[in-house]
Amino acid sequence: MSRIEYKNYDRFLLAVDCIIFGFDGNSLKALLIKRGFEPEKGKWSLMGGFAAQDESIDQAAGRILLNLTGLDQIYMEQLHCFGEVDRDPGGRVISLAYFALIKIDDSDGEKLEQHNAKWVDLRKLPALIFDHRQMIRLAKERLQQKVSNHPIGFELLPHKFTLQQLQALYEAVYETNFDKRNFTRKILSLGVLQRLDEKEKASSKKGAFYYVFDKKKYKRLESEGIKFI
Amino acid sequence: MSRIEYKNYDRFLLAVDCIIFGFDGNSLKALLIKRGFEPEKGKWSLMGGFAAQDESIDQAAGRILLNLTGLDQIYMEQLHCFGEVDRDPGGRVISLAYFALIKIDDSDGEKLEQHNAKWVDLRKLPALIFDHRQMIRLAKERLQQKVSNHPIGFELLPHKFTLQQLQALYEAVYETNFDKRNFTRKILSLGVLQRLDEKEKASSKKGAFYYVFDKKKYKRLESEGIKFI
DNA sequence: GCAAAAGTGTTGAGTTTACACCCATGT
DNA sequence: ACATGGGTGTAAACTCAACACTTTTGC
Repeated sequence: MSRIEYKNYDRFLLAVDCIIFGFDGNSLKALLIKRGFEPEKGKWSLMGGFAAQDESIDQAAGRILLNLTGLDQIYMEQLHCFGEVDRDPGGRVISLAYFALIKIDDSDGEKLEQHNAKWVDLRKLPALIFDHRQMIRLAKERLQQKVSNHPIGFELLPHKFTLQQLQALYEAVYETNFDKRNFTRKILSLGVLQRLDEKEKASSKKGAFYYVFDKKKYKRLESEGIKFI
Repeated sequence: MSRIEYKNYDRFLLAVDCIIFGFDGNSLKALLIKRGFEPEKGKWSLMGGFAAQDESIDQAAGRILLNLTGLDQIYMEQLHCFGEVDRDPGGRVISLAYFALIKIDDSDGEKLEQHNAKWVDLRKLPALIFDHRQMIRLAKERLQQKVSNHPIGFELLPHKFTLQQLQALYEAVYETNFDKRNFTRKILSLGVLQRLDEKEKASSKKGAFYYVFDKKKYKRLESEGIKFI
């Protein structure tokens, strides 16, 4: 049981890169940074960092996300491990990609500025270093899958939201349009939304009801992975 | 662009563990080995090995699978990276789990014996080292997902097979039973099966037609991830 | 009073499920 | 001739997609 059993094998640098999604009411965005060190300093990149011996990889991912956004305990999921030999010109680095869903308004603006971070429309990505574009593409596919049978879309919306905002989110994720009546009926039939008495009046004269999200019913559905859309 | 940029970060041993699924006509099986080295020597384990600097992680996974089964170019997919600090008492080892689907009869019996490998019914798993049981559970969930919208179930069957064998496979994967008529109709309606003139006569007097698998149509469906079951 | 977004039902098409009997053949 | 697994059709329930008008209210 000693720690010398495996001494003759190669060791690797282990990076964690975070695909951080947000939704601004219109389009789906990813949080990108201007890379602050070589190689590829100054280029657009995902937020990342290296894992350390004394933390689990999930902890490393959480640390890196906290570092950039100031946010803790947010939805985060391992996406894929990227391990091509030459993926990083700076060395043999294995990258673990994680994707996270955050509410744009919750993030810490100062921290974002410190890292030169910017929310970028997923349909208008700039050139990115290494295989980061591929990571984002894969994350987006995973998000689509996930959203279709888990209620994680709610992670991207403010606490209270209108049906129109929710629909806009789903439309952004799938890059398509839904029929308002069908969408409303389907979502409400799941019974995970709770209507408030309050209305959002900014975007219409009549005003649209706010909804929140019934955590108990949500949890029940989440386990069996109900079909959402 | 030099290779010294990252020198101050921790380095990790990177294991690759393979969840190898097979189907014997009745039940879904995983290929396990009796571990040949410390720690936990002699215990049941997944087949694994360490990644090397000069290979990609996918290559490492392929190498390890080839090593055990003698098989090349088989269906294999990265599952998840396991990175808890204390997952391996022999050291800080990050494990990349891959899952593979093979036809049991294709594998090299001698090689399997050399590794003390055994096909084990998924419903009757022995105690396994480390987090390997969790890996298998996750792989099984992924297999269910995958099989539902990709025609990968065929990877587990012999080249030609009867509808009954195919149904038995799906039933094993989902641990449920399907109605024969509904199953047949649905599968045939996809148009990826081609009926041969030949019949399998071993298990019935009338004989059941063999089918093979139309690769062209399969490829077309695979891309969009058609709904199978 | 009118512009602008909110809210709300129905119908037809297609899909899914449940269900049972005859067929071909080796013995 | 009979036992065994192979092969096939139909009807009811349900789900999904398409479609348009009335309501509210700030200006």
